[in-house]
Amino acid sequence: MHNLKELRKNLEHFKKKFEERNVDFDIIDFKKKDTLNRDLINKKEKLEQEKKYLSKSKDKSNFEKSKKISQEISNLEEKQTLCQSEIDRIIFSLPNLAHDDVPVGKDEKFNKLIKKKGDIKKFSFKTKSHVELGAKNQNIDFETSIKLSGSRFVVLKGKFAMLERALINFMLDTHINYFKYTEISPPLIVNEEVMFGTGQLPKFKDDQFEIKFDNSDQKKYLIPTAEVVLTNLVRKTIIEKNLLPKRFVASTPCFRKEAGSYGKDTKGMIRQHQFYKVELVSITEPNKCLEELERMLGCAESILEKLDIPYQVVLLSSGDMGFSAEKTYDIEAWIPSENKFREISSCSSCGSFQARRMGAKYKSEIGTDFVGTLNGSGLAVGRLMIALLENNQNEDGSINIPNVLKKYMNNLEKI
RNA sequence: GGAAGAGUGGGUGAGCGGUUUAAACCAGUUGGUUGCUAACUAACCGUACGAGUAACAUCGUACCGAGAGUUCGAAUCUCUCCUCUUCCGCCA
Repeated sequence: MHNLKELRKNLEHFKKKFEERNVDFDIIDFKKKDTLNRDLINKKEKLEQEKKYLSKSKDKSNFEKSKKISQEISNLEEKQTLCQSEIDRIIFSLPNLAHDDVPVGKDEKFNKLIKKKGDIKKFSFKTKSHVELGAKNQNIDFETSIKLSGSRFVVLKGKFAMLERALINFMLDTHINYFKYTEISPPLIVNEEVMFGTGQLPKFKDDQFEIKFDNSDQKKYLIPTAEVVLTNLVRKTIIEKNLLPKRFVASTPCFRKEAGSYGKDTKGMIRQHQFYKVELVSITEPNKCLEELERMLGCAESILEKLDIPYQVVLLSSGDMGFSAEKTYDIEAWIPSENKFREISSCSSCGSFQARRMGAKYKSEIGTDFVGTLNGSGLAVGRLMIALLENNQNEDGSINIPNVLKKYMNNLEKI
């Protein structure tokens, strides 16, 4: 969310920046509503002032007049509330502004390749996809998951289930012990305000799973990513500057409707309604966001390096970034069966965009101001598993377990 | 799920229809005095929105868990909801 005063002052600039993100911002309409709104507020406040004065006088002859004013106030209030909600509807759905070093462009074609790491292995045999590799002994069992839950779910069995758990524990341990993130075990169901805070609501309602609670019209949602809970840990707080940065890590299931992706990645575990993800979140001073973003990217990269999986890092263009981000790096891992790199992590700086929505501030000598927030996958477990299975396969369909994972896999050499 | 009680500024906590402009205390900030690991003292000390300013300053309005209602007037009365505490029940 943007500072309304800033927006008001630099309408043209904002409009241009929104265009970079494929969002049309109607200046004339906004100006009209904003002017009307302020006019209504002014009128209302004048009447309130008068009413206050009359009621203090305790003069009976004024009671009738005071009543009339009350009536007028509630009329104005109704109009103003309506006007306000129209303005809110607009500004709640405006995305963050792309940072200056973000390439401008309407879609992923304008993303910028930053680096490539690791050697893509040349196999002497015909490689299998993770679906084929998992079909053996039904280790990756889509038949059963369809019976249980429908499409875009999966049942993992035996050593494959263990491998998922091993990857989670390996990543958590790395981020906790080596990069000094604080481990969090958060709720997976959150309320509406929390979803608003990180920007999932109101604009992306259709992507979320809403939970129905009995005897309550209060809405709850399954988290689409731990970013939502971890970032909102500082919601409505004022943090002492010397306690920043705060760094949180959690492994949670993530739930997504994947609306609008019908027919996309229908085979295998690439795109699921439910998947595990290890998520990193940093709360910093706003002017240290970009510095922290580089650090976070490094933390996420280190996982792939330790597992020896080839990957590339891409700087997203203005049109390809998520709603709350000002700058985003995607890490893409090599997937042999598709003969291409696939997104396995997304690390974003959100500046103070989310903090403003959450009411998260910090206190320094100068005063209080909104914090900066960052989030990044470190990494998406399902996709990491795909990458690991496919990159480490042998001709007989077995999978070599990388050294760093062995202690999490009962010291197995392969599965 | 049942019963009872409670939600007031960063914290403690008064007020229970109109000089409350939300007391007082603690914490915090800034200055002063004495002094030496502190004490005393004065002022300041919330958030949002609006007006105002180059930016401060300043001014206005609202905010006592949330929302609605009663009233000329609501922190105070009524209703609904939320949260917390205690007890009982159920449960991993």
